[in-house]
Amino acid sequence: MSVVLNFKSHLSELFAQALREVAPELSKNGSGQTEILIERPKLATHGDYACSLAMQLAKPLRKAPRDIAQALIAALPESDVIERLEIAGAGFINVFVTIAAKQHVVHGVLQAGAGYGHIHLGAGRKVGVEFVSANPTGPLHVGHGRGAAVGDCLCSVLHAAGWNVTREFYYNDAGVQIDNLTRSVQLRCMGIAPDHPDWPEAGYRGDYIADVANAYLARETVDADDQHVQGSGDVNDAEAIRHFAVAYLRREQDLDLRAFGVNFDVYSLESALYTDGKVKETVDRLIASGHTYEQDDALWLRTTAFGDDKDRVMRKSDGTYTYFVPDVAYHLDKWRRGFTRVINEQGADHHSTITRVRAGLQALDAGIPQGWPDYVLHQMVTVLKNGEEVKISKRAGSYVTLRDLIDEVGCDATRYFLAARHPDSQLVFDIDLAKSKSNDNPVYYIQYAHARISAVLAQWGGERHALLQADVGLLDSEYETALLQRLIDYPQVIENAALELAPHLVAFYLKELAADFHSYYNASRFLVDDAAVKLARLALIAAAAQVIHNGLALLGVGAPERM
RNA sequence: GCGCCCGUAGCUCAGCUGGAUAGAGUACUUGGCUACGAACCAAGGGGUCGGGCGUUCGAAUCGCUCCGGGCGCACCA
Repeated sequence: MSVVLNFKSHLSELFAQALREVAPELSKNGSGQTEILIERPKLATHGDYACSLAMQLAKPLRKAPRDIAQALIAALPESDVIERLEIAGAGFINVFVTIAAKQHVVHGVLQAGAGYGHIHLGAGRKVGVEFVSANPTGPLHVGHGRGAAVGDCLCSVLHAAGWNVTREFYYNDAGVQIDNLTRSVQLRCMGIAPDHPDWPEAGYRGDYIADVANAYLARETVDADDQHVQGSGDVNDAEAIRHFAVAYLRREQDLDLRAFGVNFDVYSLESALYTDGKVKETVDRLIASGHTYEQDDALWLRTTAFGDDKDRVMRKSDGTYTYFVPDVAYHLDKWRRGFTRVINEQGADHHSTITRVRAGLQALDAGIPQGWPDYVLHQMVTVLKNGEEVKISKRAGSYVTLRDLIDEVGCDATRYFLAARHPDSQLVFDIDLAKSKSNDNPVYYIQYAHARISAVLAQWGGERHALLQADVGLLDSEYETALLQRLIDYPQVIENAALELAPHLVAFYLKELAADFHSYYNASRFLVDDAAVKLARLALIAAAAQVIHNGLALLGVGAPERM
């Protein structure tokens, strides 16, 4: 017999069959589009799963929900999984799953190992995820950290859900901001500091600018990507300064990201879009499309024809392009690289680019679907230090860098903290709390569960292979059934997180899994005299440890054996 | 003024495509280490889900509106 572990889809199929019998005209095979929703009730007394189909059918069938429920149950095919069925409340059908069916999950997890939780939702399709994409004009700050944590975790979740994921970073290494950077470094080289009356309004004021200037003057060599850039020390050579400063800051960002455990598959440079003609090609295509016009010595794109609230300048009156043009060229390039799905993870302060980029892509008339690409926007991070909000301003040089957080709070806790919230909600990062009372951080609670299990298994000292022989039929206490059900839920969590592009769901799931384990731990002994009971319990907690390990891996957080 | 996001326990936050009595953590009160790690567990109090109207058998969830907060509204990125 085949082992069913995905109870939700199994039950969904059973009810679909029942529906075809009870009300064929409303089933999916008929003209109807009735969705079969199987949910997990909050209360254990309401069963393991519940179906509200009868209530949905009440109106179209003009019958009482409870009567429909009765008919559905009568028409439901037999299944080993179902212990019993109940009609409750207004017409819920509550399903109680047999303990035997749940117990299978232990061997399922142990056999699948790191593969438990991998599903086929993505069916191997390509998805390109762009995240962080910070300008090389300064160190990465907390906001970038959130983007890095959310983006990287999202990629891991999508990978687990069966997508072929490419992580991508886009460098805006051209344009006005880089000019400002260059000028700022040059002034520093000449001994002019931000408090000087000649310091430009748009100049960068952070101390790191002085570091860059000193390195340039000292003719240091910077290794960034595949190139080695040496500072010439020539204060008047703006081009050399620009080249050096960008390389210097890119290296700093790369080091920070590496320390944060985030790695990219592809780095794209804005400057390359100019040098290899992709910007020009995009402009030409847009002009040819007939959606552009000249006004006030500038070239405009009629983005209002594609939902934007005002038209956008493409080529400024000074002859240079706005950032928007290479952005469109860049996305056209992504499309051509075969990414029928692209997700851009960015800070919400850039949300206005969404309509613009999509409009530009539509204007190209390149067969790109409306609404492409997808976006995940994370809201702003507020940093609290000494109970006061730290204002972050790159130009003023007021900073909470990602590096600071990693050094002071630790990589695991920082990643967890930044990824464990819905991207849509604003995040308050209390540095003092995270630093001084780091034990309060839920990441330790989860890691502790893993370490505890490791300690018990080490004390047992047996071969991991032996656990596969465990008689899981002995697992039937309330703590054990709760843990079994939690392990069964894991693939569903991956699916939801992937569908909703909401990696924080994994973090919350892990907290609940850890809680189930800790309760079990305090209520039961594992290393008991009865060999069969001992093996069964160890198999269960080993499975729990495996799922904690798998889930933490998605978050980029370690699962230590000791702490 | 226009657009996007948010408003849930004192605080930090969950709540899956609308479902049954709204949940965690923290803080507070109490109890549990001569048992595999107490970075843990158990119990208790704490709520007009910002307000109102609407759709629905059923709304924290969907729609409208008002209030409050954040972020955008450049020939910057």
